[in-house]
Amino acid sequence: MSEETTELRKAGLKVTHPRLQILRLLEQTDQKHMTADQIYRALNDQGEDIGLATVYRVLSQFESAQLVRKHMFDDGSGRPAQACYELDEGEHHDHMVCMETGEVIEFFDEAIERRQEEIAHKHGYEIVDHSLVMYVRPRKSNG
Amino acid sequence: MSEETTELRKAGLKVTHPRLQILRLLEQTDQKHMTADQIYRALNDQGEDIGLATVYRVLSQFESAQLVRKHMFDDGSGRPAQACYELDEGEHHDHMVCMETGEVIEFFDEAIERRQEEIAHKHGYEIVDHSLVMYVRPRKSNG
DNA sequence: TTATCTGCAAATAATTTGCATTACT
DNA sequence: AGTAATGCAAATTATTTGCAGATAA
Repeated sequence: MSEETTELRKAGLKVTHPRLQILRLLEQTDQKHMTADQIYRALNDQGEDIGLATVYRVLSQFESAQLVRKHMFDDGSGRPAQACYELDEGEHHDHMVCMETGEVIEFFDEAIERRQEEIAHKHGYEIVDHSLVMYVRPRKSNG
Repeated sequence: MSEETTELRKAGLKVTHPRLQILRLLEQTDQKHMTADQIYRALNDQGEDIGLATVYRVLSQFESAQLVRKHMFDDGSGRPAQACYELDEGEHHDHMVCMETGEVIEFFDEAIERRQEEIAHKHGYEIVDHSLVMYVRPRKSNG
């Protein structure tokens, strides 16, 4: 029995073919962040016959089960916003999106995290979740 | 000639009734952040006959003209994401969204801003734009 | 005047849902 | 076997667009 099978069981999800394929794809792809449509195409390209609706349904179940994390990168460039998904590996991190290549870089900064807590606290709140996205471009070597 | 008229002229936009109304509403409302639909309703409720398509068109022109800023608060609660708009007063700030009341609190933190620059720099990038949203809930007094 | 703007209705795009069928356990 | 999951197509939602008529400069 595969490792993914166990993961699905632990999440309380019945082990079906589409769920296994989607989970495996997300684990194996070099592109950590994928949209529902990219996942749909990737699977169909490798011969799987899985519907787009199923991809959306499974991703949202995975999200509830904390197997996956959903992001809305609004690249500011006016394009229609599309959700993208990545495996939830437990440790939180923030994102940098390169506006030229579309590349997504992950980072984590203790100082920023702590500061956020302090700010929420000061205003009488506690943080439930947060999202920090920096839209960046490669830096000119001379500058 | 009203102040808003001047603002529109400066932005290179023809001064039309819908544009004036939308700009004034955003300046006068106590609710700094409004969705296109909220703006549409608010104006129609006060007797203006302005189409929703026009509201969208004007908002996107305002955004290009830097009169307005657009946000996608994905409150994590699974509701469909809707853009919301606020007047662009020049100085940048980040947001806290209360998950219980929907209230939007603005804040600015020099330390976080600086840290972001450093991180982007360290990775070989420069920041074009960024978005930090904290989803929060009122803090229990005892805790 | 005359190009630009507006309102309406129809078009898109991303995502969701209804339902008959299929697949886990 | 029996319930839950899937695929397809139709429905929704937010937003955009085409076009004929209205309007600002």
